[in-house]
Amino acid sequence: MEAGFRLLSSDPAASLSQIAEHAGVGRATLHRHFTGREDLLRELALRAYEEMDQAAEKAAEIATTYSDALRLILEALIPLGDRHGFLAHFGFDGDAALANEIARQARETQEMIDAARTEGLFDPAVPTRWIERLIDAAIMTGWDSVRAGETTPGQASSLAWISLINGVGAKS
Amino acid sequence: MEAGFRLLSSDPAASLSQIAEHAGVGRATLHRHFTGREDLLRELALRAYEEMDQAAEKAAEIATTYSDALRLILEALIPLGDRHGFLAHFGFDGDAALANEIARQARETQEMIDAARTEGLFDPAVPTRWIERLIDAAIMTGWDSVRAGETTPGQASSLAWISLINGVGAKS
DNA sequence: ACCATTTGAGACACTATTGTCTCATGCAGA
DNA sequence: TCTGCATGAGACAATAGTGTCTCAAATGGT
Repeated sequence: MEAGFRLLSSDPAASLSQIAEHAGVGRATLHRHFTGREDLLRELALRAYEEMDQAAEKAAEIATTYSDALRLILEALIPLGDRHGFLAHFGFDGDAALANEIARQARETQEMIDAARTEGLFDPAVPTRWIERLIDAAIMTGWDSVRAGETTPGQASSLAWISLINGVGAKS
Repeated sequence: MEAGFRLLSSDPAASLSQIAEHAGVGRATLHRHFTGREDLLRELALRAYEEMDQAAEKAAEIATTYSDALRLILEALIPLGDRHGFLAHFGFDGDAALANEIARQARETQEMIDAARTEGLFDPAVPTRWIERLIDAAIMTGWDSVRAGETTPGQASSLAWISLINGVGAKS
């Protein structure tokens, strides 16, 4: 039922009626499960972050190094764009549990980056926070590229990782 | 008056009342200058793109190479984030003139990228469209970073350019 | 000082969305 | 079959945003 992820990802201004219709249920039923629009958004975001967390964890399992884990996580998250794209269009600042989850994942990402740093993956001169932002940007760029039909998820993952680590400059 | 750029950049859902108040004019006056909300958004977007175009053109004037021009343009656009950030939150698909302007600038960017390519700036294996997306992503990442107070516009520009060309990987 | 134009403020109707409620229908298990 | 429960459909009121209008005040030029 929460596959109404996709509607909000393609049209962030979709009304509850549209969401209900798209989900194949009555609008009243939506209100039976969620207090209101805000609650629905919060719940969807929470589930999206859980899914991302699980996908990341699963991807990291088969990694041999932290650097490899980061690459695999990037690869795992890019295919989720058509379902999680709506996260980019809303500000979820009201909820504590959600803010908590976001902060937790940000912390995990930071730790992963710092761990990969000890493996010599990153330029020591670049701040961790900037790398974190770049990873997010790389994921969203991959999402957009795939959604626009310019690349397959596999191509986008590859381009995103190479761009992140080596940049798009010519090899010296 | 159109300095209400900033309100929509910080709160994309701002109502016309809020915009009018923030601009120090009455709501009725807003309707005297713009047919409606849609018209206002379109006009603001058009002006924003014009400003970006002018800033880019001015930056390119003092460049000696196309590669240098790209770097200077990136540097010139990042400080505009607090005024043009709203562009990321709306879909301007209804208007022909605006779509035209956007397409024109995209074409200019592509030509600039291809020109810089002949100077050996970019890895030939990376598609121009991907580079274009990365530049946009770099600008927005810079915007966010500056807005969050993590970097100055100058630092963000520098980080964005280095990340774009060389990536954030350790120098071999 | 006079006039024309623009403005701010408020009233008003209209719309879309939301949230609540009721009721008949359908389905699953006893 | 009978019962309990969730659902779909629709009615309803409340709200927020929007677009239009009017009128008094102010501004600027003559």
